[in-house]
Amino acid sequence: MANMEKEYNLSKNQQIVFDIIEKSSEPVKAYSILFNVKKKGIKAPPQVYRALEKLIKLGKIHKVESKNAFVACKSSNCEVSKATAFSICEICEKVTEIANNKLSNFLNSFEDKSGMKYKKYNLEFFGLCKKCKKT
Amino acid sequence: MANMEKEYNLSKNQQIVFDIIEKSSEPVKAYSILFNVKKKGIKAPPQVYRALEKLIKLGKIHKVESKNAFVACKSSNCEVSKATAFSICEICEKVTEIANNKLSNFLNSFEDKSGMKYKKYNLEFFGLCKKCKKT
DNA sequence: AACACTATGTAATAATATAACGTTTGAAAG
DNA sequence: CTTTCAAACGTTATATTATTACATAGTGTT
Ligand SMILES: [Zn+2]
Ligand SMILES: [Zn+2]
Ligand SMILES: [Zn+2]
Ligand SMILES: [Zn+2]
Repeated sequence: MANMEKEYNLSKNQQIVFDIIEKSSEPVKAYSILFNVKKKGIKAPPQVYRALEKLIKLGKIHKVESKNAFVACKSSNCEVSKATAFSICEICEKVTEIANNKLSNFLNSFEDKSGMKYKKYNLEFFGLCKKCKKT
Repeated sequence: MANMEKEYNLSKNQQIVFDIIEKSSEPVKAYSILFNVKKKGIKAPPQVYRALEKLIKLGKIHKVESKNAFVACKSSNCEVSKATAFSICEICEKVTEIANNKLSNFLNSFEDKSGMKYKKYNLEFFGLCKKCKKT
């Protein structure tokens, strides 16, 4: 029986915002969240943005930068959100978090000649999903 | 003697916007561009955003998504801008385009089980640059 | 000239995000 | 239990980023 565990760590607003994002099958925009939680008493952008910020820190959600939208973490790998990869369909706009060890190993250990040490990355792939490729 | 070649393909506004970005040592924001080109007769956001859009298509600039800012392409690899990678210092905010064959080969040939074929990607690494690591 | 295509100018507005302030809450220490 | 402190909250206003819509002007081709 999945989903028995509640999210006890989250504050009220954080939980409300997280629920919206988790239930959505697609990335959710901040103002779409705001609109949807008006009925729950959240009235102003800062309340949403503060919850988003915290949820990102906790690794429970990620921001899809190219879309200014937010998705729940599916990969349980990234409890602390520091290495994220997404595939984005250019037609239907479906976004999927990529959990691939070869990819994450490669990127986590990547170093270039600049001498910079990377603690964190975000990767967004664009292309056509299976469905959209067929049409 | 570098930079002899002018950008004959670019329209007036495109050239003006490109010059600003190319001369800057850091990513430039759209409204910063707008402010700086007022003296050249560009007065309104759409003029800037249209130029940016075209320059991106041409691969002459890239958008750094996590910063909503634009940089000139340094890598001459990406004439058609479809595979971009940046390193971003979390302290001084310096952004550098990464040109690394191992990285681009790996990402260009990446496939996961989703069956999605990727034509394009954007990767942003975060960390501390050499300078900021020392302090 | 007629056509298609790209680029431009301009006003208005939409969408995304943060600043600033004071108050409340909740856990932990004394 | 009360003091304390940090986190979370509520609210107003504002800043920042981006697009819509529509009219006009240049550019090259047939
Ligand atoms: Zn994740
Ligand atoms: Zn699709
Ligand atoms: Zn480039
Ligand atoms: Zn630095």
